[in-house]
Amino acid sequence: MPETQFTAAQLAVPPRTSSIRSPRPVVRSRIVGENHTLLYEGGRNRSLYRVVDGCVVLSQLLDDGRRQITDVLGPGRLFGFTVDGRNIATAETLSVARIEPLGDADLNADDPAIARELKATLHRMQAHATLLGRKTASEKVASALVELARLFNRAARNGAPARLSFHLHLTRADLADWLGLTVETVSRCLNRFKREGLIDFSHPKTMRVLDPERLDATAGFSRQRANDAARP
Amino acid sequence: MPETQFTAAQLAVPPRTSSIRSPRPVVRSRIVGENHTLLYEGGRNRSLYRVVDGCVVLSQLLDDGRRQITDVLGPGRLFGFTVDGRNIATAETLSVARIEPLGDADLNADDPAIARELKATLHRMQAHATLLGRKTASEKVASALVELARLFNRAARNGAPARLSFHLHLTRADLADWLGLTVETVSRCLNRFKREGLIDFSHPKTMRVLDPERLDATAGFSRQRANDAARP
DNA sequence: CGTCTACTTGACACGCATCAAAATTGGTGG
DNA sequence: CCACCAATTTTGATGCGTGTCAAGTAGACG
Repeated sequence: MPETQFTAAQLAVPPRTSSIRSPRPVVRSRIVGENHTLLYEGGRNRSLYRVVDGCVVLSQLLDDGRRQITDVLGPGRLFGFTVDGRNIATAETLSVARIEPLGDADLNADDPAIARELKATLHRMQAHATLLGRKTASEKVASALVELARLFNRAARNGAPARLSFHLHLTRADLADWLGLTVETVSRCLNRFKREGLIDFSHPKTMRVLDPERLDATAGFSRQRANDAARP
Repeated sequence: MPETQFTAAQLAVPPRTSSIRSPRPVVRSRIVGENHTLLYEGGRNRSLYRVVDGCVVLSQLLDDGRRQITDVLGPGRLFGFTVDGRNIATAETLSVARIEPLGDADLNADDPAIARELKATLHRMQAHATLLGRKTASEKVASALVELARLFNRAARNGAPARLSFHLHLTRADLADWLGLTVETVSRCLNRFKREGLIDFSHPKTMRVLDPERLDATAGFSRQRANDAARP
């Protein structure tokens, strides 16, 4: 996995003093890296971040290189939570991303906004566990598309009802590592969906949902939604 | 103290047959149910609980009955977190369990202990996502045994280094739903481990670890541990 | 225009699911 | 204590979905 390493200077953690609640003196949001910039590894980092723009993924590795992407974060989401002062996972950006440091992760423990974010994350993780453990390859890929369309749908700004076109920040390999599949299976599913008229893409990263209802159905979302709270 | 709102209607929908107790005007800690007592369903409940004794599992259902157990909770763990006032998952006890209501889930949002618990839960969920997405059946079952041995190891009380014998609160079906496998595969793995001298059991629920190191190795824990923080 | 990486597509293999049935365990009542 | 029935667990035979291996195509970038 080709990932540009952060230099020591780049990895330097932001000032410990800043807190989420107190207004920060300077705008610290910054543009990070090109594709696949490693932000920190498990256990190495102590700051909380917010994704301002772009896409960040959290992952874990097994001995032999097997990788699991445990979460995909779009604009607004927080990451960098620690347990016993150590980071839970490895974080890296996909494509160009802007992230905003929020200060020491441990100091914010009692912020209600943090608790809310944690619970929302937990919620997503549970839905994803169900996907990983109990869904077929087609359902997994369809679910991922629905999820990513919601995260990265452009045209959410202007009044127009948003043609469901979005930038797939993830590569096929990333998708595979997120969904517990292989690159080939992901590719086959996407192309089958394309043949069947569910989605379309000319460029492999520019997705467009043609038939949202059938895609939702393929994802097997109906009951899970009732089971869940409203998906945020 | 919020009284737990069990109605016959709510309790009448368990995913599997279970004898259900009528609710008692709750005080503090109490003994709940026999096997498989449904505590609440997704979206129905608003209280936080702590597991005092026994075992509680959280799960989600798909349309067609496929079930995923998203977390297995032993003594000390909290559950009942809400997102937008709705519960994240369905909770049920396995075997006899004592749980302790802690009050309205929303009111505790800024308690640092709650944040810590949430982060620990998140941590476990991420490790489990890696298991679900990237481990083989043998690795999954071995991991489960290691995890459950840690949770339910008896003899933790007396000074003795504890023969690794513990009560498997989960049925084979529960294990399967936790690990994303089928009953048959779980059973085959357990019996293979038994033949190979990794574990032993005469009664299907009474497990004993004979060779902790090899079991750990089979679970594929080495690197993941480096990746993780110390496992709590 | 050549090279590199990501993606696609095909042929094949294998791990785990599925189906079926026997063995064991648990619970209940005599 | 034993007889009986339901549920759980085990075991075997077979098949399918997805992984693996391999080759080919398309963009990106010099």
